[in-house]
Amino acid sequence: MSSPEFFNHGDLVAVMSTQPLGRALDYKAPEGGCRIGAFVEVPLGPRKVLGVVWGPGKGDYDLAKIRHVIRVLDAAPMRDEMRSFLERAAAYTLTPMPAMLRLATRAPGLGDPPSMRKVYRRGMAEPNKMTDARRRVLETLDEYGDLSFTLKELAEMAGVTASVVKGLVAQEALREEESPRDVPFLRMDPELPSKALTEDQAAAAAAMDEGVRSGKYGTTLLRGVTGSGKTEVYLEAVAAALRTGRQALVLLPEIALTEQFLERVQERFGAKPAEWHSGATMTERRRIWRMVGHGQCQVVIGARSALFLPYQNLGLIVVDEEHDSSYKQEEGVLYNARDMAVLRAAICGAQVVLASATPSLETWANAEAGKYRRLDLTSRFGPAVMPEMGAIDMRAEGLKSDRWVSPTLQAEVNKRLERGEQAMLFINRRGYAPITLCRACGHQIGCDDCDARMVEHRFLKRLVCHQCGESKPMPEACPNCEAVGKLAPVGPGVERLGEEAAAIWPDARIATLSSDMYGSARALKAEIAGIAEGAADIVIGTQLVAKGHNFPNLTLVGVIDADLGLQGSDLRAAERTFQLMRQVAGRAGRAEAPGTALLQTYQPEHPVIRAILAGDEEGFWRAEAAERKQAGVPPYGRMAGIILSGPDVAAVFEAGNLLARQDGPLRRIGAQVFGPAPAPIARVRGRHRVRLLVKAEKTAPLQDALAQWVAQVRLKGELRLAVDIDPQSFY
DNA sequence: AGCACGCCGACT
DNA sequence: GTCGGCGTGCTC
Repeated sequence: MSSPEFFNHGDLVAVMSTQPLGRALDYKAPEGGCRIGAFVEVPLGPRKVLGVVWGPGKGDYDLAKIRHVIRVLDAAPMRDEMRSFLERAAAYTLTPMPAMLRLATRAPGLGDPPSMRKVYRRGMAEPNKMTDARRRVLETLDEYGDLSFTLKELAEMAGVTASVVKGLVAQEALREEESPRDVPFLRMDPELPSKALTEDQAAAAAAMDEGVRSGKYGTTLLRGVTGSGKTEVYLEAVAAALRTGRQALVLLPEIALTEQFLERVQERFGAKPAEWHSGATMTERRRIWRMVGHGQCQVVIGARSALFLPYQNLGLIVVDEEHDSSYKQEEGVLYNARDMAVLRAAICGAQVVLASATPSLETWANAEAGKYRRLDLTSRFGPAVMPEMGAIDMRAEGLKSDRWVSPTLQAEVNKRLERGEQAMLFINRRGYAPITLCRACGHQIGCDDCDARMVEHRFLKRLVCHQCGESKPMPEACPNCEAVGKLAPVGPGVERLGEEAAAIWPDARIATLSSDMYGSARALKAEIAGIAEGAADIVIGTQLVAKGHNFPNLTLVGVIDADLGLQGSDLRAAERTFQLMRQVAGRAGRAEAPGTALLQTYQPEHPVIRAILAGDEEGFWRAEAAERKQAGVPPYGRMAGIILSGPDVAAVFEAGNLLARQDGPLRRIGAQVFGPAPAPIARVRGRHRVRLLVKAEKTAPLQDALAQWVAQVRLKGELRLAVDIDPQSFY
């Protein structure tokens, strides 16, 4: 049964709103009618809310109470494909439909008519008196042919003040016109020359080109180490999409969305792509949202939420660094952008490229099982080879406490300094010291609202909670025993490592990079660009430096603590350590100078460390896969986390116990429940958190069972329940 | 989400 | 007697 495309005035339509109602409500179509997918404004109680015409009305509500749609908004209607995507994503993640819809309507000014602005172009008349300033304005316009500019643009380009332009308008030498503020993006040209591709890059590009031209769904794992030319290859897939007249989306971890990357895209296609990220202004967002919907924006480079833009004709989604944990949204709507990209592509017949040097085990397993095609890039770009890898056994280094750079690593850095090359020290901890301990009473300073220790940030002169972001000044006296001058930093952070490096190498130029040390993303980008050009001898950084930035003169990477994350109970701990270490190591030796990566570790014989050192990726994945299969956990089994939270511990636990007892719906599908147990961070922002874990077989209908199970309990008051399908972190 | 309705404690 | 706390329910 197909639903009608158009509804006439007075017909019943079901409208899904962004208000948390959980279902569509019936309305009467407005005068002039409305089509399915139309963005509309509807009355809800005393308010006017945003909604989307979801289908024909159900007609199960008192006809006399049904109100009319107020108006149809001036925006391209939501396509069928987008509605099914949102519905299936909502069903998969157990997210209420309105919350899902909100992700797709995050366009400021959706309800406004397209906003206009005044632009100026050459008029018919000549000015009565020709002055220098006037000539410059007219010449500027002539130079650009028939283009028009805003007052500010024109005045700036001609080097005159606004009043000169106004004067020319008064004499009709210039015409003033209204033009839409949201202008189309410049056309991208896929036929511009690409970089020369090596043999295996060309083969991979050809395979992808063929996939894109098929016009069908398909997913490809594109594996290649840093510098193997992954980007060049998938940009050829983007070119293929452009040639077939379809749009392309490149998803990047937010942190990797750099100017460097955007320039590469611009270089390849001759125009700037749309850039969708958390820092984008309202104006930019509105323009991208509208132009994407009208097909007047061909390539979007964005963070995970770019997946919910209203593409008119999406033919390709690239998920770069697909293993990156930041693709998993951990607050609000819990979804994994990588998985949702595959879902969206399957619905609209697009190709997906999952690119990574160190794929997630899920993706690796899907490729093994033949669900994804796998393309490996083996040769490295140019003369550089993979870095030489080595471990520094910290048990043999005899390092003093409060020292983190081993003598061996120090000597290696010295060699680079002598040769005029760059060295990088990597530590995955922000701040100065992770623990602030009172030497008098043993008290550790924690966050008032969370069960987490506060991290000293000496640069900010504050203690910061990495859980909730709360901060306070460093106290003089211990908050517990009031002893003065007894508080001591324990353990290293990136700032402290910077301090140690400055003491070891007083004459070296040292740059410490941490996201909180720069006022703006732009300042940080500028700093990184400067370092890439040689403004520092030693770079000290966190995660931030591991992603996307290219340092051509970097030949040594020292990982301060390779053991971080290896010991947790988290099922992905080994995988994450493996990926991060490989990724950081890959930073070394990109250009002519060969690189070395050294891992400081207390457990050099640990299988993960050994796999990293041997560069035996397949071996690592096979071993990890075997263990997960044995344990029946993802990707060979299914898991879901349930987090209950509320201000009152007892009430939260009571709800958790009740849920655990009523596990009928789960038992019916053979799933097990573990918990309730205090979540690893048992209190966040003053709310106590309790976690239950559900484990099921790969083929079990987990979502249905979970929905039934959770529906049994009615949450009172401040209690909240969040279902996390395929939990990524276990925190 | 908002907002109204409604059922129990401390005020003029 | 009433003002107001916020628990419960409704919005087409």
